Amino acid sequence: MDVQREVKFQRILDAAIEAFAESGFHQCQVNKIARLAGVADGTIYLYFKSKEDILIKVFQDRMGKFIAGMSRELSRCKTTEERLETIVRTHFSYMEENRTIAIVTQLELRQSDRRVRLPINSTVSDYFNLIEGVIKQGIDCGEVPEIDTRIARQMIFGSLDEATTDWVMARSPRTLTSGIKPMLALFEGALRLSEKPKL
Amino acid sequence: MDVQREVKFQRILDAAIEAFAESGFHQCQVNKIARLAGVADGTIYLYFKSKEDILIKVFQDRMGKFIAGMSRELSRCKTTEERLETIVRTHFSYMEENRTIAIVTQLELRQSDRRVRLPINSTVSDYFNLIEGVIKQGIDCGEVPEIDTRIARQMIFGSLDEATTDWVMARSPRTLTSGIKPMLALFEGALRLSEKPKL
Amino acid sequence: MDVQREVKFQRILDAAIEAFAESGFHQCQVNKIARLAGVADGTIYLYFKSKEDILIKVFQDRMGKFIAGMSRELSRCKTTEERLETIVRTHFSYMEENRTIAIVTQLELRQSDRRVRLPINSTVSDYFNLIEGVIKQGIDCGEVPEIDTRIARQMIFGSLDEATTDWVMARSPRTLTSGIKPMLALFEGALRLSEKPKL
Amino acid sequence: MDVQREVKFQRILDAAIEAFAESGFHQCQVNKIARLAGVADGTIYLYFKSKEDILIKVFQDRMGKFIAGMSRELSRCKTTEERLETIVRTHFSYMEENRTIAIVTQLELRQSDRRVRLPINSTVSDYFNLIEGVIKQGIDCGEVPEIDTRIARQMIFGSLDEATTDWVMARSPRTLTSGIKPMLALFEGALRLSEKPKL
DNA sequence: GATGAATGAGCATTCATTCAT
DNA sequence: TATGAATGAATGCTCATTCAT
Repeated sequence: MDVQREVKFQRILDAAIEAFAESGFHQCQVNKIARLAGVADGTIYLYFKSKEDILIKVFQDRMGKFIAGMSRELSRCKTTEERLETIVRTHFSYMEENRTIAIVTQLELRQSDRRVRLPINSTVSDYFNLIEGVIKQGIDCGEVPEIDTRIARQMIFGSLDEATTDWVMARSPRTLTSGIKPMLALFEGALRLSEKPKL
Repeated sequence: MDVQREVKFQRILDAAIEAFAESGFHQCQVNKIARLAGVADGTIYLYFKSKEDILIKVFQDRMGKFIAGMSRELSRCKTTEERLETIVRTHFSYMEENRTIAIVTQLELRQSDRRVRLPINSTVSDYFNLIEGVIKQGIDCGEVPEIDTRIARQMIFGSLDEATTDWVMARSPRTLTSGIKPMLALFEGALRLSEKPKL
Repeated sequence: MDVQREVKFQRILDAAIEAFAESGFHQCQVNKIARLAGVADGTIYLYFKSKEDILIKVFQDRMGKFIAGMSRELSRCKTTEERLETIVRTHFSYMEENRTIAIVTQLELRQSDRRVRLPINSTVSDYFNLIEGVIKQGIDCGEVPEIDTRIARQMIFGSLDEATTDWVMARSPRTLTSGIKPMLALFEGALRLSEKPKL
Repeated sequence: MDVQREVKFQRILDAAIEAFAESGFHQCQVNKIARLAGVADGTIYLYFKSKEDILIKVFQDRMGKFIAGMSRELSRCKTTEERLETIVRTHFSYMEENRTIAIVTQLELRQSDRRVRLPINSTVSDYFNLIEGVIKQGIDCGEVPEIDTRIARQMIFGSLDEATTDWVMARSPRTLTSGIKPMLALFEGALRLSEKPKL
């Protein structure tokens, strides 16, 4: 039954996130993931090609859902301001609510190994496109001046990513979500959203 | 003689940067670094505690010099605008001129291993302090409104970092330095530098 | 129904011969045999105790039939010369006509594993007895001088076996059957068949 | 020092022969060979590419020496009869005196794996050439009739090989060397050595 | 009987590090 | 100091076999 398969797949994914977050990708043994998932070592390989493949699928599955969710929320927004707020809020909230995923995303996934990096990039690109889409839309509406969307996206994603990494690494007392408003203010300034629209 | 020692230390560092950039930190064998540096395997361990220690020292040495250089340049600046421009220009120029170091910095150093991350953080902190210092100075002078310096720093560093990673990974036809001006414009907007100073 | 069982048993045996000949015993996975035989992995174990057991049964079944056939032919022969000719011809012809079986027999079966070697030996012994019987008969009839039948058998079997292995490994352009007459001539000389019987 | 290296190489070879003879190639763990040789596991790999490579080198080294020795002895012989006697005697004596090598040669080396078979074949070919050379010489001298040297070689080698395997497997009470004379008699008959030379 | 998903034992090999020279 | 041969810990993955259905 396909539902059974999906359930077990998710169980292994959950176990892997927990294991990676705790021990780090390289330190973590496949055997540990299996134990956490309550399956035999060999069973892992009925669902994943390799240990690297688990990491890749963790990202594709969780980030895929995250991006889909954000995309849905964005479609309900009217203005660029609302859209930016959605991006920052969704990003920070998701990470804060899913600390283990955040750890994997911000630390474990920054693997130099090409076999991991390449498959992950295509998922990351989806997020990039989402952000760049919001900027383009802003430019088209006249809410945002004609700027380089790629560089604007690098600023937005880079800022969110750096703030998240900071939070993950610092176990900062400050919450991540407390940064939503100030970060948003910076973005609005950068994109000149607060300035009077040109008549 | 201490000069002799420093020369060999730097030779190993150079070899390591080349080796890490080419093969990746995990793939690269200590033996390869030794060969490139023209020393025996064992000699490495007269200069470094471990393979991880090489990575750490690579960062501390090169980033240390980079930060010192930037610090010197910043001390010559008069305005926040000049200082921001110095940060962006120095960051992008340095990375563009030192691609192998950029590869190590942006990809190989993003190791999850705590033994690597922690010692590196203190060097990174120096950079963070530099950036936050510029922001604080701007606030003190009234050039920049009262904002959260930590979040502003996350935005500035995150943006520069992300742009650099993009450039390293994409082997983008666009040069990194071509992004200096547009990125600076975003920062000035974010920090409301272009707005009239409140009287 | 027992016929059904026998049919499936033979189907697995055929699949195994093909699989072993193609991939080699150790390389070949049970799962491949199952696929070739059109049954599930588990079904194999309703017919065979283990992978080794398949190899053993392949040999016992095919060699058993081969030996039975040769035995039948030998019973029709009148002279030692005819009997020797029957042995050489039957051996070479059978192998040439059943190349995959020859591959399994000459290469895959030469496994060092005791669990395989011992059960196979009893089947091989039947062949040895057949050959030694022919020699004894020759001695009894006075066609062959009083020689050590064991050593004579070693010579005859060893020669046929080596020629077959040569042919299997070399994919020699020369056919195996082209060696019947010259090999027979050697055997007749060795057993002094061509010499005048002692009065 | 190169002598040191050769000594350790031979020590590992000796350990491997003992280990293979005792447990069989597949059963035997590299770790066991290392223990017997008194070196660390990793040291094995400074001398051999892989476990298979050990097996190959065992054969090439020991058989190489065996063939060289036989070649030397053969060069001292005057007649084909002497040469045949040398082959049979040397083959049987060597195997009887080196039972563990015989076990490895007759049982463990009959690996179906191509990676093992191919490199071994070239050494075996040397032996084949030696035997075929003796036959050719016999034909040239008129001592042996014009026969197919390849098939004659198959008979000689096959017979010796089979007798050796029999002895190795049977732990026969009969010694291998007791077969020298009867086997030689068969060869002489096969090659018509005992018959009057054609005038 | 037949299935095939699940099991889990088993091991060659690498490579950072050491230390006798 | 420098060397580089030797060390030995450490583990992902395969695949023959089982057993619930």
